[in-house]
Amino acid sequence: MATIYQVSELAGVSLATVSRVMNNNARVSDKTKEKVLSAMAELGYQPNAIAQSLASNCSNSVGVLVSELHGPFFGDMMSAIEQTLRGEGKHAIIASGHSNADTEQASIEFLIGRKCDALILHVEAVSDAYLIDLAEKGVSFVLINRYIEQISSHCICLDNQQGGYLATQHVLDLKHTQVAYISGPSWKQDAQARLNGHKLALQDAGISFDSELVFEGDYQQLSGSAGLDALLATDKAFSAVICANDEMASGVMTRARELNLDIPEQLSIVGFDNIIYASYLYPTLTTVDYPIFQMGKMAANYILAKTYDKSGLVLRDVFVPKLEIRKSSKEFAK
Amino acid sequence: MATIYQVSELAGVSLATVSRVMNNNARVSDKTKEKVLSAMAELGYQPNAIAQSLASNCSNSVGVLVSELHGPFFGDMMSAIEQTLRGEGKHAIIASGHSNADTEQASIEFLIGRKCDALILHVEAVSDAYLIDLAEKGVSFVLINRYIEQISSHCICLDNQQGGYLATQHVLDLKHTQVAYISGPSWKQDAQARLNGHKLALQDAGISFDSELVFEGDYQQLSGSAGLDALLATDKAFSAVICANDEMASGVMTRARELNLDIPEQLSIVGFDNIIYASYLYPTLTTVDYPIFQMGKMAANYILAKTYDKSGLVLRDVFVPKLEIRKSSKEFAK
DNA sequence: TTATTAAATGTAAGCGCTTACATTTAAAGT
DNA sequence: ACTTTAAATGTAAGCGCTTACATTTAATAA
Repeated sequence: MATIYQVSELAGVSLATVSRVMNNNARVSDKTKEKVLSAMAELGYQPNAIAQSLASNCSNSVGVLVSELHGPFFGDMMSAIEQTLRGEGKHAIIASGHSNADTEQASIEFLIGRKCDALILHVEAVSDAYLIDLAEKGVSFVLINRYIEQISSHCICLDNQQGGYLATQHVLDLKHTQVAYISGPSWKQDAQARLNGHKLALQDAGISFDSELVFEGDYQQLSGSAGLDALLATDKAFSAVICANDEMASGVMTRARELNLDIPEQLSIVGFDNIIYASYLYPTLTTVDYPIFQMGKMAANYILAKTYDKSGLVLRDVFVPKLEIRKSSKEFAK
Repeated sequence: MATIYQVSELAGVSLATVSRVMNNNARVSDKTKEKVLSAMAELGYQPNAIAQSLASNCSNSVGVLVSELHGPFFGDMMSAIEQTLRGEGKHAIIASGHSNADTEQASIEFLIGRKCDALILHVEAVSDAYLIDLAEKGVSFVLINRYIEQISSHCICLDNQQGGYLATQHVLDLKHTQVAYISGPSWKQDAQARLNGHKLALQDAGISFDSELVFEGDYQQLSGSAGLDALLATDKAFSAVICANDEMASGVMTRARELNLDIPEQLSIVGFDNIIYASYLYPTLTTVDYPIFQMGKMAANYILAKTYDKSGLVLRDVFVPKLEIRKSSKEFAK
């Protein structure tokens, strides 16, 4: 592998000049630039990224930490991030946190130890205080799907409350008056916000909220099935069920089918996230779209702008959900 | 950030000694080791990974290139890889190739330029020759889901043909005699192998293969729907359809429902891959399991063993598929 | 023409480590 | 006590770049 030294020798110039044409950050006469370029071509020179990083104190890498690498979210988010970063010659280093505080923290430290210039964090378990502290220490990062007042400028969020509101409003518009809700884990911020939206929509429609019609799931499909059973067991009537994510909605569907409950005739179902498989389900699932691709892209852009000083980027930090109406919801009948 | 120099000063030893206790690769007396360790702790010292890489000519990073970052495969594979690598202090850098030769090649070069110690490649479009050449150049890599004779030791594959065989054999066992097949793009190696398996199973059962009962899809859900239509249009009767992946199987299901074809009563469907959503479909999909998690793990282990000289790893290069029987397939009736 | 100034290029000191080789120290042998 | 030998530690030369500063060259002004 050729080094900058060999290029400089072949071109008959100094190391510094070669570096200058590489980085294009200082004037070099056209003539010498020409010589250097052709020397590079002749040697098939590729700069050593590691050496550049050491000398410039910039690794050109951004660490991406997500809860789970499998799961429907990650792929789209990653896809957006990689694409955006790659266009600027940066690369992504990944790690997972498994929604566990210790693991998340260890991953963050791992990534920092790897000298990432910035981090994109999708973390749930680590405390606000830890993140605030991180910001104060000067670590450059953006938070996806989590809002912390004190470091709001680091946050890229979906208005989850608005999403919950939309979902419930939708079934309310369809004349349902008794609507059940299967929530995510109550310690997760997004789960809280979605549930709040639900309550708000009920309130705005003048329907009183009944906590018995809420089941707390864990965002997994099986807790959707379990949730339906639990809800049915209360003997409270309901004609629609809002699920805090699509996986649980899928669980509800499966269980409903086993119980010979017709969807949407007897029960309307609304999900949240609009993961790709929502439209593969039967019936296709009405859900709230989570624009994860755009948000991933925005996260990358934030970093490009703030850490790498790229200009001309339009930055936005709160995204609005929108309803995707399909076949699992229907006007209340009888 | 403390450097090795400051540690050495505080501990009252030389740089080299500090480096030795860090890397634990040369004898250091217990007494001085102790001093160094406590100096490190006192300073909160973290070695600079970049500087280590430059000096040792080892970046501790492995590049992972996949066709698509979204899609059901990537997550599981990535999850396995990250987990395995992380346990050894290595990290993954990701890139996508979009099943396009130029993009794949550019990505490979990008990763090499990033000084990855090794690559895990899930590529489809780049030529055999290019990969053989890469191996000859001394680039260390493993190929997932692609077999090339000349560099067979770099390949980690599923026996796709066997998978195709299993799928068809299953419906044959269920007394179906007329079975249609929706294939992946014929230029993809795995698509060919799966189709071959199908043919072989028919042959072994003494059923002659009818090319009219094969439709070439593109592995996407919609081509499953289109495939069913096309197959139906041939006017050839069939009571089962094997799909070369689950997404297309899902498309077939959707379309069958629209046509009021009962599954599995009137049509048995078998998929391939066993992506997580296969069990969310209605009816749940009988499919061939693709052990992508294990394969990802094995890919990482290969690299740990070959590039990082880790010992004690059991290496395996061909994985066997197994059938996952669910509700979309049923004994032939009438 | 010569002084003045800006543009182009070169020199050399790091960046924070690893490691071959040299030196010192301690243990063992006679 | 005095070699011999091995263990422990130190010295210093890189790894391949970037960049502040110094120097040379060319352009402009007087």
